[in-house]
Amino acid sequence: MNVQFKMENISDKKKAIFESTINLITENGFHGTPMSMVAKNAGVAVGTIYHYFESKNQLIGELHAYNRGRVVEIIKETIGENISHKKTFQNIWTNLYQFYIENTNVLIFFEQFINSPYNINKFPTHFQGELFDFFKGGIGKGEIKDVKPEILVVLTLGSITTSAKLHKFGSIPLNFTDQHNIIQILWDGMAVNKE
Amino acid sequence: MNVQFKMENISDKKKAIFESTINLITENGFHGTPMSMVAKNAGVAVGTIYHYFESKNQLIGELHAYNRGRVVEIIKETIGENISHKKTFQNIWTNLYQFYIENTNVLIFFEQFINSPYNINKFPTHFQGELFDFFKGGIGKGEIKDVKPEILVVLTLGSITTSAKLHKFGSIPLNFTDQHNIIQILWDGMAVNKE
Amino acid sequence: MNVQFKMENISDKKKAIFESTINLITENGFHGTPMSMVAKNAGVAVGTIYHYFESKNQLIGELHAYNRGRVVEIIKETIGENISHKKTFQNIWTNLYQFYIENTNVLIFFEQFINSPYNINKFPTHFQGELFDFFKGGIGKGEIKDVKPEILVVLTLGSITTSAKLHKFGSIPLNFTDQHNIIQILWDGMAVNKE
Amino acid sequence: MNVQFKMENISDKKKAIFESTINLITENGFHGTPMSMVAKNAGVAVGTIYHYFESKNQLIGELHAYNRGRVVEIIKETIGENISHKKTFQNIWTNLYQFYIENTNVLIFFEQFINSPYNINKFPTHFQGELFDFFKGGIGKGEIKDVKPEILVVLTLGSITTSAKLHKFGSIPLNFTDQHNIIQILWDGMAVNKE
DNA sequence: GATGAATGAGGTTTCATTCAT
DNA sequence: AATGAATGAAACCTCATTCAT
Repeated sequence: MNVQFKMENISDKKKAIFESTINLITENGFHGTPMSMVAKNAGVAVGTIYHYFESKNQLIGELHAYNRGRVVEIIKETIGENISHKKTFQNIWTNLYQFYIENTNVLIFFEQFINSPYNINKFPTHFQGELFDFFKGGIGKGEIKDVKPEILVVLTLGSITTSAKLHKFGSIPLNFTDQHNIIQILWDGMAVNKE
Repeated sequence: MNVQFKMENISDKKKAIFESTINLITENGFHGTPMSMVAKNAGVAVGTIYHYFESKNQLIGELHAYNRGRVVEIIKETIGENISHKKTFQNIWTNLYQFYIENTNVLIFFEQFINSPYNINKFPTHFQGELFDFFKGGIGKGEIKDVKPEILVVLTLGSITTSAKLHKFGSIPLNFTDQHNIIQILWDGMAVNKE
Repeated sequence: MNVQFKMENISDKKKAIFESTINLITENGFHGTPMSMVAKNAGVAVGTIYHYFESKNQLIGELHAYNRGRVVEIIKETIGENISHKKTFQNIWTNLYQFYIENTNVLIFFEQFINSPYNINKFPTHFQGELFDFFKGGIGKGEIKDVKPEILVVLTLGSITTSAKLHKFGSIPLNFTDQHNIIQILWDGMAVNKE
Repeated sequence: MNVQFKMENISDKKKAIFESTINLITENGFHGTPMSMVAKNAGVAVGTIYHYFESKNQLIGELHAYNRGRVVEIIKETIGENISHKKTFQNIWTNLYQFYIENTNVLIFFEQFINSPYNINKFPTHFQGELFDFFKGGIGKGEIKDVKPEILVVLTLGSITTSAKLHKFGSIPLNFTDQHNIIQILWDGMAVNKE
């Protein structure tokens, strides 16, 4: 597996720093989160952070890599289940959505990170590859309309992230039926109408 | 009309400051854009910015309000055309998409703004209202599936913004056919199948 | 007479600027009183102040000179009345005290001015000369104890200014009897006990 | 004892900052003393000041509290000696006067502080309480004239501070005899004439 | 005379980073 | 490994002064 690293291998201090950093950055933004605040929140001294991370840049970069890995892992595992395309699509949507409403700070962090001086690559290509291949396969088997796979990735990810933000910040949460409806609409639009 | 304010009524200096600010923030982020940089880029002295805006906070707030107004205006005008729901939906998608690929900095600015300490309201409800009513109308007339209108807003906005970012930052741009396909997929999924 | 200038000869604008300046400085201090604030409070434009005064330094300097003149005038007039030393002393105390409780901002302004970079001469010698001569005369005539006249000046001015501040800022105001008592105590101490 | 804090318990850096601040402010005023100047004079970096004090406001506030404490201490100790009222009065006058001519910068600092935006309470009530009680006691025992104790406080403090300033800034210093004369005059005026 | 937009030096404060302990 | 006092560049913002109108 090419996952960058697992939390299990990380020291408690480093874990606490990671946790503090993403929470504080999500709350206050990069600029609103000085290293001293991270240190205090993580219960360590400022200097200690610099034992584990070369710089603030690096800390944020590693935090990003770690969470990117979590999402990629979810997609991979879901796709790897080898069931029907429709069912797999449903699972991808549900699993990612579930992850993002349980970890909204990760989603917020991603969006802040993408357009920040901390990021070098501008587009969140990190989990496009897997989805891309999945949709390409579906098109190849004639189950999904013959359009650019990128389009399908866009529709899927765009709806998941926007829904998760709606769930978190909107006035009404999306219930099970709502999620089902979204998936249905997308699949109805993407799938080849067989009869 | 209740548009906040028009660029025509704004002094040249203020316009230059606005323009510089959104470009620089899109490029470097809020933190990476000191007032001195805005001033230099706009060809004015730092003090001049403070003649027009109380603080960096206020400058960014007004910039947001102004651009939010532009987007709302597009949606309103498109919806106001009073044509079939399908055609209106196509136009909304195309017009917003067109606006965002021509003004990607506005899109990036919005995403940076939403999750920043500069923002007070967390969710971008600013152009939900108009779209919401449009979809509700379509559901009422039996042309659109009977689901929560929020879902349709999410699908629409999520696909537009993600597509615009793909177009800007992705390896391949979306052509006319691709746009058409996305719209088709969404409408196929959302519309009530009449026959 | 060597009074610097009279208010009568001053234009309305200049008068308004003077009035605003002393009030605002008394309230907010020199640093807390920008020229823009003076302008606004006086109902004139910033540039207008610079028609009447070369700089903030000069404005404050003239303000000081003007008010110093007012106090000197009071002392001179009181001393010029040519009555008994005791009565003159009483009048000096009462008149100055009266002036300072009616114009506490002048007193506050003096104290702020004395120890400020705006002041060149450190000690408030401006009204020492007249009082000095008065006490010297009293000593010469054997009515006042033979001590350094400076001492008597100190006792007089120190009690007046401290009383005026007590009256303004203290919890209880000094009534007529209190004033009388202070004057009595001072004169009892200073006067030669004749019998 | 309820003394606020002692210099002994303060770090060397903080001490140096305190010392620099009072000297520079006395010389140049609040506005004429930027933090960079304090830092340079104290031999520390600007940031270091902010390690010890939250802001310039707080630095000045603490400086005031510390020096107020010194003066209160002198008065308390002098009054606590439990000797005759006359002798105590003489000691108070002499000790405070001595303190102020040895620490004129403290006196100047007080006067600048009192009428500054840094001060919240306008009147220097800080050492009124102790003196007030002392005089009240004297009146109760029939040794001092029955007038408002505030009056006696005013006469005492007014003469001490004005004398100290005369000594520092006047053309001629006040010698031992002069001090004695002032005390004599005040006591003659205040004391009940017993025979 | 009068205005107030424009300037930019300089003020207060923050914060990533270092290093002696 | 861990600490946190110390640093100083750089951020935001103010304000005395100028000058075209």
